[in-house]
Amino acid sequence: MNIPNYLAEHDIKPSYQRIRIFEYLYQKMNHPTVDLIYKTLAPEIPTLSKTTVYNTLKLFVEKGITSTVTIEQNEVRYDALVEEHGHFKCNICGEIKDIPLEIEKLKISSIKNISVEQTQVHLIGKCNKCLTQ
Amino acid sequence: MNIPNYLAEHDIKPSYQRIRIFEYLYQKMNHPTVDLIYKTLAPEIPTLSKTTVYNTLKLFVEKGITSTVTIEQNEVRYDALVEEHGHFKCNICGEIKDIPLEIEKLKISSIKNISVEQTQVHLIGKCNKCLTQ
DNA sequence: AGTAATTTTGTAATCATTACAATTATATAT
DNA sequence: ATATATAATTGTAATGATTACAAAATTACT
Repeated sequence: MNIPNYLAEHDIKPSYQRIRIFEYLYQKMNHPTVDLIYKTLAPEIPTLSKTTVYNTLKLFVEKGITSTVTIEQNEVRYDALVEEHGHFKCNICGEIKDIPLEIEKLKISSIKNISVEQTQVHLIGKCNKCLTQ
Repeated sequence: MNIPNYLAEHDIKPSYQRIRIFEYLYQKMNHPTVDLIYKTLAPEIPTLSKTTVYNTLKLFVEKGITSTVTIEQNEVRYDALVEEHGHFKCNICGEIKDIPLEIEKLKISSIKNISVEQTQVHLIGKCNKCLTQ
């Protein structure tokens, strides 16, 4: 994946900060909060401002190359995977994993005549690692 | 439903404020925010404090008679329906409806050996009313 | 190079929520 | 019934995430 090209294809000028922030999202795939992105990149980009992280993620979401995950209140997380999928959060280690969703299984037959534009599925529990130790 | 008894059965002393707050949740079933509960009840209970609304809802959740719904960041909503179910939010009128969930259909086969304790399903789109006008 | 447009930055403002201590109300024991 | 202990409610201040905004820096265009 050529990140500058990918940004440009989505109508986003590939500034240095934008490239680094998207690179972080895409390589780690760890559903970070704004604060984690900022704390990780700030030592490498000394001038980085948290406002830039907010601005950039907002732009990424508008342009459709990033999605948000809000499982717990008070912490919005970001995901470079934008195809529809679900999330599993381990409430011991805190890790969030992407899970495939068979959306058609979710089709709710009991509400008629609604148009569903977005589907959020969040499972919360204990992951294999935390269960076995 | 006798609310004082219901609270007492769940180990909650039925104070006046608690009764009124649960009554609001249970009768309206409108998935209110703390602010909406406060603004609605404050004129009728002049001494009511927003902290009491927060404290009370926190207690209700701990005791298992209320659940939280976090669809959008920055607004936690509360629901007197605690059996597992999903939510549909209309992004035009903002209304949130409970929807039945066939949870077993959601069983994710691709992640093995996890223990799922909670399932959140949120659909977002346009409701019938907003679609037809 | 010179000007305009865009991006980044830092600070201040906002808003939901929590912490905390004082007051009020309720329950218990005498 | 009164005193005392316990619990609930309240108001204010603190916290923390996010947004608003204007200045500075960078980039694009002529």
